Amino acid sequence: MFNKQELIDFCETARSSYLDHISIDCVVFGFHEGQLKVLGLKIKNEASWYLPGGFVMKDEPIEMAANRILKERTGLDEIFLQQFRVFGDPERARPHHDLYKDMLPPEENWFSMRFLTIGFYALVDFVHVNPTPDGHSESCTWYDLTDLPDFKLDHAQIIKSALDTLRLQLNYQPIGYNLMPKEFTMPELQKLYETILDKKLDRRNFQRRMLGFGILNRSEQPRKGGAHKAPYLYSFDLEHYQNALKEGLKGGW
Amino acid sequence: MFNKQELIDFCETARSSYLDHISIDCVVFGFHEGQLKVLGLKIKNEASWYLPGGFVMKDEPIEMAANRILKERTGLDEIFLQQFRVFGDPERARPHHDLYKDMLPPEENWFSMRFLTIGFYALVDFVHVNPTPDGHSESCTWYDLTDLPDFKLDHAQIIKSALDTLRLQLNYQPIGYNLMPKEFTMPELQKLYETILDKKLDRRNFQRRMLGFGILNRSEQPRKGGAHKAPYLYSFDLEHYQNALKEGLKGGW
DNA sequence: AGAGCTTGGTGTATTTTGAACACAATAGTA
DNA sequence: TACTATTGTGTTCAAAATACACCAAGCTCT
Repeated sequence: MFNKQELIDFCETARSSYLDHISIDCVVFGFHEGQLKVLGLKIKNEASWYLPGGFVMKDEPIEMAANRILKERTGLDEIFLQQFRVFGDPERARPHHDLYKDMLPPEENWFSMRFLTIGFYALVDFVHVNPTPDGHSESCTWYDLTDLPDFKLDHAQIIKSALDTLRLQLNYQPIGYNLMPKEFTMPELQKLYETILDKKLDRRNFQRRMLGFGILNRSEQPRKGGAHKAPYLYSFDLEHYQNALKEGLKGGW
Repeated sequence: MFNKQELIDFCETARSSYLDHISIDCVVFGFHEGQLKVLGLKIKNEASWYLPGGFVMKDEPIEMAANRILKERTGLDEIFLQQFRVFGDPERARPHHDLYKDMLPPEENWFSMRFLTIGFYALVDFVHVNPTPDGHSESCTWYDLTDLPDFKLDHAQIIKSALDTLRLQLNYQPIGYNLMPKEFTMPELQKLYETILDKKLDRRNFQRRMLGFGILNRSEQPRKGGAHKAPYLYSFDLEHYQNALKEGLKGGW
């Protein structure tokens, strides 16, 4: 939460740089240790969490704005990023407005206006992310999708909507490339699908189907060192992967 | 196109009623005589076409705004309406800005600001629509998707994007209810699917599959009067239809 | 009236796809 | 060297999609 002077300063910057009424919120999905995770910002001295978000500069394409915002929070550039919905309830930021209404009169407070937020979701490789809090957050960290903290405003709803979109996406597009490390085993990839869909898949059928898409390359060398049988390592065939993104896959899960 | 006084008046209304920077454009799909159609507005004395669109009132949910806009153009209320994407290129309305830049200085002209437009698409029953032009349009009429006039700005792109979304939708949701009249024959419904997907489907397999979804009721009486064999009439079982909308269908085309 | 055309409804093989399961291979461990 | 956990591959069976064949009904034309 801002103090009064911070609020005044920010409002001035905002008014000159950003489009009124429009914000962006990003649901950043990562995958680690068999769990689907979401990036969340914890506000200083509060039990309040928010999605990484920001505003659109007056002369900036919205995709570029989302990319800029995410780069600041994750260190990543050129990540998989897709808008999925606008959240436009007039009352959606009401708690936020009330918070500041005694500090600055509405006509001076840029935040007191109504905001529509454009929801983006991002798929990123967990280990490459460097979560970086912004000025009024005490932390930027990963949260298990199954164990989310208290996200404020409509941010919990935004996360749910993003997850629904991701599950649909799975039915007609390949998605692993953005969430998996360069090399991975088939069971690891399967775990990703199972986590997103929240159901068990048959090991053997998954393998056959996945290979059937023709978007995987198998390495010569299996992974060594672990207990039990050494699994093969796979990586995505980027050319075929891109093609599958455009053309779409068949059928669903 | 506005003249100067109209522009001044409109700007005044707009400033007091609407959210800055945000517009809504609607792709209204209808189906008639085996053709998929889109509603377009033709500007007076110009070879320019636009999608029906409008702005969001300061305290109005965006879905309600889209509904209001469509009601004015079609006479229909409570129609199937869904947002599918935000178009946010900073340059998207450039031609529109240039048009008015000599008439009113930018700081007085509400239209000279940057607008993001939220794309909605609607599915409506062709025969129930009463296309109504707005003040600066000379007509509001249906255009064949295969033979579109010269839509300005990025409206052609918006139409294409809506169509892509509709095609995807077809894979996991029933859609006929909103586009067909109350009663229809199976071949008529098939024609709708063929038109949207732009490919031929097998008559018999289509019938079996459609019936398999369990969302159709067959009437006792076949349609009389036409040449050749009298086909059965079907209507949608609204309860099961709504359920299929929520649960989703299996597989794709 | 009835042959012939067109359109609509139903049935039935064939192929493809998906789900379930058995078994072999490999690497570590006791 | 058995034993276990894990991965890779094959095989079977059922369901679904596909492709066709056939029948029924209504109109037209002679």
